Amino acid sequence: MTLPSTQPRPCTEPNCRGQHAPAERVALAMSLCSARGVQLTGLRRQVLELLWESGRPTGAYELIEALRLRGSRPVGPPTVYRALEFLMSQGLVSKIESRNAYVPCAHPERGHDCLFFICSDCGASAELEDLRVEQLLAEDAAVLGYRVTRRVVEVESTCASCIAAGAA
Amino acid sequence: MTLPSTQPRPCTEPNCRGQHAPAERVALAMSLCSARGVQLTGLRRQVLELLWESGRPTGAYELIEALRLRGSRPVGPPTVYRALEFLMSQGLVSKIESRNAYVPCAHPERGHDCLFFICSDCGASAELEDLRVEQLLAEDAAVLGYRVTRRVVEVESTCASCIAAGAA
DNA sequence: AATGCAACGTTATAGCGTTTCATACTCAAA
DNA sequence: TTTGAGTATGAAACGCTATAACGTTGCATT
Repeated sequence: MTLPSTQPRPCTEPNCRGQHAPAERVALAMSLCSARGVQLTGLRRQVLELLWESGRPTGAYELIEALRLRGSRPVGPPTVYRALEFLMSQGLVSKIESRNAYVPCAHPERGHDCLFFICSDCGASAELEDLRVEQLLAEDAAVLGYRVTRRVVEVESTCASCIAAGAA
Repeated sequence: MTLPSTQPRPCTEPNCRGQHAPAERVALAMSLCSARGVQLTGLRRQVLELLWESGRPTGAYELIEALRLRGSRPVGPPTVYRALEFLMSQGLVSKIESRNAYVPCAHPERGHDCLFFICSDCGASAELEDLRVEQLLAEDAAVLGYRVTRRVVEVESTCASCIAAGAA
């Protein structure tokens, strides 16, 4: 069995953040939703913005608080969960299962469940696409007779800067 | 970069269950704990037994209920969570993050975080060891400058018998 | 106006996990 | 054998995460 030769490709390059500010990410999401005939409403847009601005996996109740602080009138848990559900259905957001938290997704036009690397120290997360891993998991599933519907790959790690800080 | 040639190896072969009944699994765990100088107490042993008997990822509160039914005097959440924490620290149990549930681990003597395949229909789970996946994740982490501390790989799937049942 | 539909609001509650503090057991040293 | 340290368990209350159930708003269509 040969592996796909594709190399892993970061969905969010560390240096990519400045070039694609939250506002730009949201603009992309809006055009994408418009093209798909679904509505990125005010609330949904705000939630997505907050996630891009946060820079780390963020919980639903943190989002509720952030919305309140931002001045929009207070919303209950179901409201935020519905917004998150919509955003996930459009590939704009992923849930980090090991943290009960949510991250914005850099490339909603691709259908993948990406790999996530999460720093145990500072909470920063990086999103990566690796077709080789997807391929292997599909193979393993096939051996077991299973058909894959969704992948959860979350690698708890220590990020470079926290390693450096710890070694100091 | 070359991959390890090792093929994936199931930790719990489907047909392996009869040969290694829960009691046998627990006996193995006891000798392992004894060798490590840690105590597999009555409560911890019962929790492990229940997980082996369950055959699918089982929640903490289900375990509390199962313990009650089994006749041992009722325990509170912290008690069960402490037992689970101990069992996880010894590699005897893993948490399925995407389900907030726990499964017994077939090969506690190996240090791995295994891969889990979970059937969305019937809830059955299979545990697999695949060094190739571990290798790729380590590589990807290295590219990002991250150091891996724990892997969460949970593949939501449909199992063979549920595929067959659905096709009928 | 009447209808239908998608999104959102509100209350309550289910489910998962932790904090806190008290109690009991185990085992070794005095 | 007692004392004391370390480890394991018990019990009440609480906090966080998520959903159920039901109602409302707003807008488009007829």
